[in-house]
Amino acid sequence: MVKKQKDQTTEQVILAAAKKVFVQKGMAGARMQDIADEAGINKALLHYYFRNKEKLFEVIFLEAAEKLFPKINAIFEADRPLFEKIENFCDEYISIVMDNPYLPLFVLNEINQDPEYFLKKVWAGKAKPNPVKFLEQMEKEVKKGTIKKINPMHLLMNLLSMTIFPFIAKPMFQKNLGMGEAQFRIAMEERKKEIPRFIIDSIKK
Amino acid sequence: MVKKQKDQTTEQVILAAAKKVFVQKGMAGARMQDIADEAGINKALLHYYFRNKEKLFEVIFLEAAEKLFPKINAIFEADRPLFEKIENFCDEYISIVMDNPYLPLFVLNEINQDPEYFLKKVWAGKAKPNPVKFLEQMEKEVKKGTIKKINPMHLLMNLLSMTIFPFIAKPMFQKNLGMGEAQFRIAMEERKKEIPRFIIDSIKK
DNA sequence: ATTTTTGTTAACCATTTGGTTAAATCGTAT
DNA sequence: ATACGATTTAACCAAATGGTTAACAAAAAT
Repeated sequence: MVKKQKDQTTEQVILAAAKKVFVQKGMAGARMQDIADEAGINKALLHYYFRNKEKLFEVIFLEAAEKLFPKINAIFEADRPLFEKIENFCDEYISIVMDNPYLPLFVLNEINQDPEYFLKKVWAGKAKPNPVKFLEQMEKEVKKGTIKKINPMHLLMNLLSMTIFPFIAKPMFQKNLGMGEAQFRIAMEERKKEIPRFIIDSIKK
Repeated sequence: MVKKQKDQTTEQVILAAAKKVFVQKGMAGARMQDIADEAGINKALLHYYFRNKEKLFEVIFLEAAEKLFPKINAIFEADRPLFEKIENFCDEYISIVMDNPYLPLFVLNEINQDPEYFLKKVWAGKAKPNPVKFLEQMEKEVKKGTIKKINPMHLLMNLLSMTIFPFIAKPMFQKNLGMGEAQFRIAMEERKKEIPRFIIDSIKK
């Protein structure tokens, strides 16, 4: 049960409980009763603060999405040398996700189950990622001759894959490689440097 | 609705329908009625063939897992040069997953929601992946001086990430990069060669 | 042909689940 | 104190959902 800290408002307690339950069980698997129990409150109180399950879910989901996507967008927008961008991205993104290791799977799973909802709710007015700048920067570097010829789309996929996937497959990696929580954290910490090195080694001439 | 082809047994029709519904909605979100409708049969008939939802799910889930994991295991076991292993893995694995693009997310998601179930059911008697051989092979190559010094665990994570993640983030990539179904297939087809090249460029001396 | 087994269905049942209501409690301004 | 709005709860409700039953149809065995 989520302990109600002093100065924590009931709404915050509910949100914390809802996040925990939704992220673990997903929209469909989550029970309003579970969330109420987790928050240590009556089920009716949930509906007092958030009209219904859908509304509550939306708050949690959007918060999660807002935590994950803007940072990805930033690697397109930033006005920095390519290699530096890559290094910054890995460092910052892994830091973010390490504090919320289950968010990526949660978000991607819900997107998968209803892509339209996501498209409408998350990328409605917000800045839909625009890869053009990143693409151009790649082209420029290729022409300058600083990096090998590579399809920017694949490079982007590689970068995102190596950064995010280990968190999505976390339980699998842990079970299979016999990693505990601490070892996993260490490994992810290492990847902040490992991934950029791996990428740069691959594309630099 | 799943059309009942001539010579398709009812059980197969049910399994096809169940797979479709389970993979799209997950265990919790799937409704027995949906599966029945999809299969074009009565709901009671589901329980005639498969005692209950859990049993039916187990069949689908295990089938999915069996399709995804043995191939991963093979890259550890195979007795081939490292670079060749990597090339083979990407080629074969992407081929498998292209025929079932939604399986990885489905399986990883369910594992995440109940890792113990997975551990017990899938890796019960079956060959639990054993990374030792792969690790040794890496060490050998490093000592031979054919590749750079790299932590095998990270290399493994990189390989699996780049191969699998694009399918997990498929809707996201499609929406964001404006890819249709065909373009996505083309991109994945490219990755069969792109990923090995990317990796080998990175680690070869 | 008829009995028996297998496959299939409509109707039904019990439980779960999201959501509502009306009463009670708490905090606070008067 | 007391009135009043905000907060919280117990009890309740209707719909959805997994599962069962008993009857019926089709196929196979006798």
